[in-house]
Amino acid sequence: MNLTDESKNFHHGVYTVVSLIPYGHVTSYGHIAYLLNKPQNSRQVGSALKHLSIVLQSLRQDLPEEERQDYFTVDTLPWWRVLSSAGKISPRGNSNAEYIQAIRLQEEGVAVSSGHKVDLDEYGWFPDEVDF
DNA sequence: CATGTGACCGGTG
DNA sequence: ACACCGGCCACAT
Repeated sequence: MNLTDESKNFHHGVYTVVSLIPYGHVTSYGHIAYLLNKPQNSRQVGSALKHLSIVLQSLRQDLPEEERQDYFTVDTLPWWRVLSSAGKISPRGNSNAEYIQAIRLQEEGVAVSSGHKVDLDEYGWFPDEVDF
């Protein structure tokens, strides 16, 4: 995990935006990229979530010791509220994470169809901008 | 060092 | 509705 400063910045931005998605709502990889002023980098948003656990550890190490406790963890960051632009849970080969994601969403009142799809008109969160 | 792959997306045909 | 493409970049091989 050798990330440039710019890349660390981007990853941190992704996690910050994810932390802002309200309970019971969802957004898309592409919209997160848009909010970070990098609309072409939706794929990197997916990558940032795929490697969530390891990158969070890396970023945590860069923090002053007294701030480490307050940083995001894989348990507190609502990664399950991020879907594709079509409102579907992205398939992960191997992993059962996509089923966990469906369960987490349903637990907070988000209806997930048998096709692992969510109605974005009902549950979507797509602000034009956010403040950090 | 080079190439392929992928939690993606919007545009084009 | 579907398939392909280019843009982007971390990782694996």
